[in-house]
Amino acid sequence: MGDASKNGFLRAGELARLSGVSTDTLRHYERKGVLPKPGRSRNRYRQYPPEAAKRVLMIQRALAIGFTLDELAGILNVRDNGGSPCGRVLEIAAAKLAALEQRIVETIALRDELSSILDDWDAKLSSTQPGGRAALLESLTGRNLSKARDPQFQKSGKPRQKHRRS
Amino acid sequence: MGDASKNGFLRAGELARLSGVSTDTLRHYERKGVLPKPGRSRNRYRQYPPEAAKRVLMIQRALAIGFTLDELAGILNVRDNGGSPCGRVLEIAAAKLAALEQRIVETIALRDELSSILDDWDAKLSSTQPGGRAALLESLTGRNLSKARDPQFQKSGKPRQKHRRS
DNA sequence: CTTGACCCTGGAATCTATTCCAGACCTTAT
DNA sequence: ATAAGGTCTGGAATAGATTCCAGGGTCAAG
Repeated sequence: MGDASKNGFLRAGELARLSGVSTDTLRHYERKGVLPKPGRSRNRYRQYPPEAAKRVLMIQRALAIGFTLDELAGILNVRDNGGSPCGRVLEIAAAKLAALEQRIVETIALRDELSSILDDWDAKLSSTQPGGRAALLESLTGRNLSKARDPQFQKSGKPRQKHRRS
Repeated sequence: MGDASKNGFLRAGELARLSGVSTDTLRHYERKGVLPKPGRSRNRYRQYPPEAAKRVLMIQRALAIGFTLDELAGILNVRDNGGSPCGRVLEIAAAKLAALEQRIVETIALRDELSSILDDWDAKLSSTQPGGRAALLESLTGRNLSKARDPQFQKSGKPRQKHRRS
């Protein structure tokens, strides 16, 4: 059967397949508060209303844009209670956009950097005895790599290391 | 005093300041095997040779490029023992480059997407009563967002969820 | 001696989305 | 009934680099 409990409701696995995520992920969304807790049938199985599929889809979109499950939870909770967090949504989205822009610039710089490094290396390596050391990594030290660290959003600033209090 | 124990050696804090990382990070690098274990003075304080600064710099560069501490550890260990892992380095670097290229494309697509979404939203919001709901998030559902998920390297493919064995 | 500023250790926490786990129940077809 | 397959739960694991923590030495100046 495809529709679960003969009503128009979906069971976890069905919604999962339908929206391309795992049931674990669905439960996770629920835990995180981005997916409203569905009703339960007598056997305690979740009964998702068909709209849930759209909701999951929206969540995925928002995640792809760069929203965080927690941010989303905050927004959606307000909204599901009749509020209109659109201002907040816009605000966050704008920040995400800015972050993306910056990330693009940094990543491109990194790409160019790495690309040129590889050219160097190819050259060095071909003019080096097989088994010899071309000191590829060393050549990095001299380079003027932009401080762009790549890994996702990294808190900018100098290295902290909080003071001990004891 | 600037030079620690009057010899040309650096203490943890000094190397840290010098290379712009925290002492915790230095210890981490050591644990991970990318920073050779320095000698110790009588008081068991680390004594870093001045070259260590270059090494840390190199590590940072390599990280920025997309190397992983573990990858680096493998490479550097071979190297510090007289080996010449340049082939391997080149191999990894090339892979990183490809990954970067792809990430750039994806991120740009995402940026454009988000940018156009924001245009929509701005319009919608300005034609909505203050305090009213513009249903911004909903509008995501209809969009044809490229499947590009953003978060760093994500294992591609459909949702797994391994079979229970019990 | 006391203070403040470093240093040491090993292990745990952070962040985030997703997955994995074990033990146990429900349902349906054979 | 019995096995297969879906579902339930809460908590732990994953990845990666960095940070935080507590408890405890070391050292120079006041």
